[in-house]
Amino acid sequence: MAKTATNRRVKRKDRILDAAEALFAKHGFDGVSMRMVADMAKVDLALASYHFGNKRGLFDAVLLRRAEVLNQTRLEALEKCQAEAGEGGPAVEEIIDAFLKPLLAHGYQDDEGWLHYFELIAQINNSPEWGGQLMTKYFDPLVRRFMDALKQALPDAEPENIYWGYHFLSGALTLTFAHTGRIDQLSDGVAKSEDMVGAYKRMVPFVAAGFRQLCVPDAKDA
Amino acid sequence: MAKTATNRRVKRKDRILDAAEALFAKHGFDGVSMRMVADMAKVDLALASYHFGNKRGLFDAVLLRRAEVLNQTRLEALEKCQAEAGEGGPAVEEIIDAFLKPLLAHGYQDDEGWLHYFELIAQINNSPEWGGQLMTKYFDPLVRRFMDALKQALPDAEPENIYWGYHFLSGALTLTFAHTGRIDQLSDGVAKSEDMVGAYKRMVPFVAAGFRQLCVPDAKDA
DNA sequence: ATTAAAATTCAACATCTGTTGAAATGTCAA
DNA sequence: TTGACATTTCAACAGATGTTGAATTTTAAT
Repeated sequence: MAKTATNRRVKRKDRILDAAEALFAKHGFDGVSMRMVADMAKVDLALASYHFGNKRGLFDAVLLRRAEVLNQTRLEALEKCQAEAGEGGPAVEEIIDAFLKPLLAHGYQDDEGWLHYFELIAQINNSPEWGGQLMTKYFDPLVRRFMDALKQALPDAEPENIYWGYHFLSGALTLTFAHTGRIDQLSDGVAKSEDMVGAYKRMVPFVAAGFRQLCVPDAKDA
Repeated sequence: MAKTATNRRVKRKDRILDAAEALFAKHGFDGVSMRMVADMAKVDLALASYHFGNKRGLFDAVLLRRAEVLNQTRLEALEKCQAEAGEGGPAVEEIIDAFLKPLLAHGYQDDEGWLHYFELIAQINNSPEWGGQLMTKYFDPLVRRFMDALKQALPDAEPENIYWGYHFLSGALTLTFAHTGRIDQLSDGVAKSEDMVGAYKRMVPFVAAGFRQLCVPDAKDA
């Protein structure tokens, strides 16, 4: 019965993580109190501090839990498209696709937790307080591999252009997953922020065309 | 001496706005206390509540102050490039440029307040809590004019593609102004987040090429 | 100088904050 | 059952929170 016991133990810990994930996503780190988390998780107030040390420890645990999964899935997608490509490596579109597709698989419709997680990442990515440090910590090792692939696919581009291109991609991507509902209002319902498939299908050609344009010599000096 | 008196009165009110702007930009609404604002503005705690009603009123006042200026400058830039263009209206690049250039004029180097303001907008734009409501309230009337211009410049594009294109632009733009320092770390200093001119010069062709690609029939169904 | 209004200060409030020891309960092997 | 260890609960703490009513000062016109 060790298994059941372990399960029950982990259940509470994960309920805390799920609640914290949802609340941090909506209100940010400072907009959430330990009592809010405990209430939503239906758990005693002191339990979160016991399991994660303190509020910041809980925050980091929320971030780390899915970052490991996402990085692994993205790495597999990149290696797969590199294996399928010929000697010169995959094209820009294929690299972008390998970067974006895993998000779709995780976040689409069925898994509320992943949607909350992406909302949280969107906020962190755009926070002067957390953005630089945390995004670097959790995602840069993987992102650097994508940068290398892009440099190979665009050998004429200056590296600085590649970095800015990724920066634009990162901003477009995280805002899309922030689910603020703004595009719904701006477009009077023509475009829907829940339509992740539609966003994905447009983001790949949009970003790939942008990257290619950045390789045109002196495009930025026009 | 009415002028000096008025000046001194407004001085304190504006010191509060400046302090709140800087603090909200770094820590978000919930990460800032009225006492932090009062201390930074070197003003009594109760004064901010007196002038702005409550914390939320202060927040709104910070947002409104520069939104009015920015919307006006952007509108002038759009109308100018429309006046200079021929019968068919300005090209995509010119419209994007009219949207981005005012940010450069305001935020570049000299004015700390504008830089704080853009950091704040970046956070709000990506917040599920505030993003949809506040961005719509303060910027959509103007943005709709840019959407109309883009529809005219890209008559073959489905409107939904235009809206998604703007969404990607908005994400890329706000992350660039968030100044998280991440691009510095990712690129090992090759790209610098303070280099707003460099970001601007690359964002225009990047985004314009993306918009054009979204007009290619079935580009999104590739 | 008088006066009324605006601006500013002061002190206090009820409530919420994160954290932590001590006690209680549950788990599981010996 | 015993004993150890992990988990959970309970109660309380010291400090921070937004807001407000009353008192004080400043302003600007009479």
